[in-house]
Amino acid sequence: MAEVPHNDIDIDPDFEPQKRPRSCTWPLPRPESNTGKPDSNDDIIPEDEEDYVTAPSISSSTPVNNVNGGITIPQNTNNLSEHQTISATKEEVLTPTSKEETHASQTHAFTALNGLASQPRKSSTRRNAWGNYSYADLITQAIESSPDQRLTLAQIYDWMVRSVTYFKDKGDSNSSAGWKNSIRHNLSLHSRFMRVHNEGTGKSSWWMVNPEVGKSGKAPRRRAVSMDNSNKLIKGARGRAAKKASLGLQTFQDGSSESLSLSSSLSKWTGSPTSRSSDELDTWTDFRSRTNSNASTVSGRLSPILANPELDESLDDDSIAPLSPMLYSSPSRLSPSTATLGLGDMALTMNLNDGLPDHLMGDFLDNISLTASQQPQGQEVESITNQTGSSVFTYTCPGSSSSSSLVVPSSGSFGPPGTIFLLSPPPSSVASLRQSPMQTIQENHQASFSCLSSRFNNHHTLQDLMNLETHGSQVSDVMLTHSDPMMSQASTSVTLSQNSQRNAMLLRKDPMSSSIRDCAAGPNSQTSSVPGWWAQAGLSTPDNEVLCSSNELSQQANQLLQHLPSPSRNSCMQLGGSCTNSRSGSLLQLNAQDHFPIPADLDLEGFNGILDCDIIRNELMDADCLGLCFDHSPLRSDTQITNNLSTAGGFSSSKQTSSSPSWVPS
DNA sequence: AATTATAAAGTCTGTTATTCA
DNA sequence: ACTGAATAACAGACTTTATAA
Repeated sequence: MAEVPHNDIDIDPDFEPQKRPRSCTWPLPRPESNTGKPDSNDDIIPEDEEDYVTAPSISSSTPVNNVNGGITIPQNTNNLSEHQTISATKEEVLTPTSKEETHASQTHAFTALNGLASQPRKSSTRRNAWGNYSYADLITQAIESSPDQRLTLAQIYDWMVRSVTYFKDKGDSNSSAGWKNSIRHNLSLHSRFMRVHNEGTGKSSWWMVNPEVGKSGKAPRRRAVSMDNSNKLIKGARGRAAKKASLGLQTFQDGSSESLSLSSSLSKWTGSPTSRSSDELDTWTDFRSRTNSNASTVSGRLSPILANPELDESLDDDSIAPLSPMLYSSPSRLSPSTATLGLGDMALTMNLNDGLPDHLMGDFLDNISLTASQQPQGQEVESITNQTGSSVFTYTCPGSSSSSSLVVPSSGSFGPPGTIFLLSPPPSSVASLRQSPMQTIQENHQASFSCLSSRFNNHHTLQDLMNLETHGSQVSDVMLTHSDPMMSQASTSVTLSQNSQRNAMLLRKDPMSSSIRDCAAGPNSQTSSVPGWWAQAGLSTPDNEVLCSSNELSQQANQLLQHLPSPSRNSCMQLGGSCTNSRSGSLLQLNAQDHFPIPADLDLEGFNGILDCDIIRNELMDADCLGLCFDHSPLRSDTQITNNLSTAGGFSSSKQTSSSPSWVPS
């Protein structure tokens, strides 16, 4: 994320105080300070109360983000609109009209907006050089204004520079060191912020706002929190030396107990993090592992969207600045525009990621019409909307009577913003298109391949299956899900554990058809006595490689579907939607048990059992699509899966160092 | 001259501690 | 006592650059 070039001394035209007036709470700069912090001049409160947070990406001059494909992003579909249901004063925050008004509205809006634990700003004067926000507040706002409720450190920097007037001219390296340091410091210090491991190569972690911490009061500082519970072990060992001394212990924990604790803890996290107790949160946030730090990391998660280098580059690209409103907007709020944004984000993401063929996404978007901006919660997604109040949209495919619903969950309720569920499939179609921006690659593979491998014991290789592809009109549904960034692993393991079934995953889109098709099918061969099929499709990967494999697997599954007798196929098209009952479990499942009576004439032998993992592995490798490590055991216990997720991963990235996959591609 | 591998330097990121208001 | 800003020190991860083979 490139910083805004700065060609001048870090002089804030608005504010160059020397000493903090009695009524002013912004800190005095240290005498030796030359890092862009408020410079000393005099004790004058700035007369010019230019808005502190200007959020250029939010300004009315923001271009319309007509992403494409007939999806018109309403102007100012951004932070303004996304928060409008919460507080109209958000706008006031952005465009204060007076000092008093500004501070009042700022305080109110921001507190209301983010549920900040910050105490109301009672002073009418600036608390800091940039306004009444603390660093933590600004960070929170930055994060919450992002579509996915997460930002990298660099993006937070960028947001500061772009959105906070005070920092506008302090983006250069000379003047930014100080406040950037403070940003980092605040991120680390406050338990409000969670660091989510970004497995993108060379990418820094995502920073998210812990929805729970500080919700009902002042957000505790991390240190205070870390002093109890499990961190007692290092309580008395502060400082560098102590830190080093604890390395051994930490290493041990990382290598063993953490996996176990993750496993056990994940089992506790079948629900939304927002519903967790503080103890659980502590437990959860104890899965931290950046360079011996255990302060804030929720490791093992990846956001495929922004972790994608191409997208990151695009984000860094100034030329794409007009898109910033979208990039920083939050579709989490329940507004039509945000839903549209979410879709747009998805489209953008997918396009940028090449995660979805252009024609596919184009068709998809071209054929989407939001016929209901915010319907009552749809029946088909009752399990979701009952808990989340998600927005439901309907999309219709021209030339087809079919329609599906887009479900845009609200933030913090069911999946992070950007989550879109496409449900209510037409009778003749079912599928899922899964967007899980925060799911790790290995998670995807874990969830997909292991499941797939356990589903099918057909004796076809992938190539065989692909060769069987037919070109007739196909129908598929797309389910857009979005795994909780925090809980993608959890959701995976939980899903697996809670449904001792195995998933079939597939994804397919017939380029010749505007409809999306796919249906994954597989016998419920494990435990359920009720014959059932359920499909879980994935389109969530940021990597071409992964998508490649996903497509192949999709095709494979699609071909498997073709093997079904027509009645079965049709039944398969009538999957009912169900969903794991939590934000964390945002991995949506289409459980078709009740809808898929397996016909007696269906020969399950070809599918019953386990698809030799070697087949998939070999085929995938032959396709040169993946750079993965495969766990050798196609079927693992949930504990194993969890452990693998937390350590080596059944399909771990090449970067994984722990554990020892039995097979690693050269 | 081009390629590759390696090391060093620099940068970024993240944590912790301290001081001050 | 607590919060928050400011600052520094430190360390790991990563990137860039220089050098050698």
